[in-house]
Amino acid sequence: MRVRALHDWPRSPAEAEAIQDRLRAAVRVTGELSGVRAVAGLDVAYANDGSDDLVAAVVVLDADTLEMVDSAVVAGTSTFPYVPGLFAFRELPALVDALERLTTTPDLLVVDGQGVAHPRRFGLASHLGVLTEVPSIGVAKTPLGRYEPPGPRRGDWTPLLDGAEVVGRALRTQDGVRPVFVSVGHLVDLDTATDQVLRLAPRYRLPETTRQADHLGRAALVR
DNA sequence: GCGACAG
DNA sequence: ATCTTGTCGC
Repeated sequence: MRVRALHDWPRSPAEAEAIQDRLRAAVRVTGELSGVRAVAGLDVAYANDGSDDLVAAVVVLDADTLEMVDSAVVAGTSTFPYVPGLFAFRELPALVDALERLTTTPDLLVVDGQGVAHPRRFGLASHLGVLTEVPSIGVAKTPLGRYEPPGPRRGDWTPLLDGAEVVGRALRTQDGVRPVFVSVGHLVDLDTATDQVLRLAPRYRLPETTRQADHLGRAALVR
């Protein structure tokens, strides 16, 4: 698929924040999604040897069968330090490379990380949504904001808050498991994002998109 | 000012 | 993210 090129790459955290503040204006947190046939899952695996080597993996699943119909794996190196809030700049280049190697264009991106549930409302999922102009949602394993525990059953959720503002949801995807943290990336609304995550997680805590991308990525790590 | 802080 | 043993459960 085609992805808008990464322009003016930041050389410092301050520059990275400025880029987020500039691009966030493009984010649309509405949209109902019709005819989703192919859903992409994106994940990055890191080398276990202390280096900055990494592998970005993208899978595309059939929305109904959840079977893989396309995939891409690329090796890369993170050139930006890990700073919460600027996490996207570690994984963006490799993930964009991987997306460009897909032979298909997915209808939805499911990203391992936050969307607008972010201090500047522009997490990795939003960033990728804006660069691709494809609807995107963030599914994180831990939150940046605060929340009250949702009910114990699959489908139960509570708002994820940044101060008084609702930025996403703590969503229980299976009975009795820890919730995942869903937020809008771009071009979808929060109800739709929640529905999609539940549909993509029929059996495990994490959506199949994330799981399959994770498996592919770590299998590609050399050791 | 201090602590917390996606992967 | 990644380093790790055993353990509980289907």
